[in-house]
Amino acid sequence: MIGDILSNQSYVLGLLGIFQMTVEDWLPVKVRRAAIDRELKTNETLFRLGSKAVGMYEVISGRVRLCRVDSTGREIVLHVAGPGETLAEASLYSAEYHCDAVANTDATVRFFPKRELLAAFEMNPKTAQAFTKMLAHQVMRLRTSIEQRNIRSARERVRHFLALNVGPDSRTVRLRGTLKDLAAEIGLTHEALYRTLAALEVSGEIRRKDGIIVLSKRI
Amino acid sequence: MIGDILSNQSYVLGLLGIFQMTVEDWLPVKVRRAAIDRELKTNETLFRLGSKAVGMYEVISGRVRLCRVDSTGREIVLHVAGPGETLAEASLYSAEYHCDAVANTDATVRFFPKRELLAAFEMNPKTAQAFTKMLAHQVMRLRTSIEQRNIRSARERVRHFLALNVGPDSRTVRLRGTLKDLAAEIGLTHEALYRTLAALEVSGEIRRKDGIIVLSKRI
DNA sequence: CGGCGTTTTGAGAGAGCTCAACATCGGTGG
DNA sequence: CCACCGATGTTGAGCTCTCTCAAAACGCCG
Repeated sequence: MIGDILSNQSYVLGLLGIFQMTVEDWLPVKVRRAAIDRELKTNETLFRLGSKAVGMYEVISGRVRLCRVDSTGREIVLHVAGPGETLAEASLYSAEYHCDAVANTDATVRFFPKRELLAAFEMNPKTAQAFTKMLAHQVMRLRTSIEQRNIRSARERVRHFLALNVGPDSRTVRLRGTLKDLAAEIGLTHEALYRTLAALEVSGEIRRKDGIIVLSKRI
Repeated sequence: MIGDILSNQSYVLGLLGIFQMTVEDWLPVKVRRAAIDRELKTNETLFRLGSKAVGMYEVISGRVRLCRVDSTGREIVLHVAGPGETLAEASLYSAEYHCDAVANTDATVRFFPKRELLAAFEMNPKTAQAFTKMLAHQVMRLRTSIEQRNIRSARERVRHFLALNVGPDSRTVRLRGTLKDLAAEIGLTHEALYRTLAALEVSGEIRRKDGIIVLSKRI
């Protein structure tokens, strides 16, 4: 019955074009029972680059960023994960985490031990396949991120971000955090982002209202 | 016997620290038999973004770049694959390719049909696991690429590239193509790369000789 | 009201991009 | 063998644009 409900939900979400595979969709009961929830305060660290990889996390509420610190000591944001997204999936096959995970807001994460997960993959091919599929999508998403970071023009970079984050109506973008967070997420200084948004608004390309940006032209 | 040779080779390469999982290491005979080799001329296209994803490729010889074309018509290089590397692994679970693949040099690629691969994953969990592992490593590598593209300073970007590509002696980098190709690969104009390399050489940080760059200090 | 973080705007400097000219190298054909 | 040609490699000069440092307005919360 639960299966029916889930697949129904997946179906509906799929139709809406906002379907996202969540952990609950494919993780066996056994693994889910082994999960441990943990609360994080804003800016609290979940794990660090180089620390022992003990398992994977799912963000239940709030937002958690994956980041690295470059040679000049500046932090580079690789990704910001929200509810339903997973962290450190790729670390299942590596001894150490390969980036830092820090809470962007107060957040709750669910921890799935590596051992249980790998055992589940051995036992249940469907589970393993779902995981593989998720990784495959991750690879595509990351390629898109590389594309984005390669854009030097702030205006183009913001446009790229907006295009990738419009809602179902193809013109509304709901921002998930502060503009400052967004700036870090797309690899700009916050000043550059403010100026760019202001310029886009003046030119009539977008309109802003608190946490929402509306494109004047549908993409 | 062939297996013995291969695993032996893998063992040796592993010891040398230059081990890289190749398709032959984990792909079942059945799939390998279904493979088709194809020759590519320099700048010949293997597949395009949006075209139907029919399978995965392995580069046998030469180099093939994965790239996208940005809104200004400029080409962005996402990755350059050399012998032993695979292309479009992630597209196994998607209907279309999500970037272009173009030969950087005359090249030979081996094609593995999607159907055969997916069937092999169903049949043989070990195979599926090896594939998943590869994707996981890919994810980590891509994160590193994002980190690199986020660096705006040409000097730092080149340093980052060199650091990631030194050989076993921790100071020699063998370039795989032209400097122009490298510039595209790391997201710089070729002029910027030339100047940066020249500056690094003047400052004594590196020495150059045709296709080789030697760092003065071990990393 | 005071304090803190976000949002905004200003001014200046640095650095990569662009356009341009030229050198270099390998291959081709007369 | 040499001239020619295309592509790579190299250097120069100017421009644009983002970063950086600064300062101030704004909003929220205790």
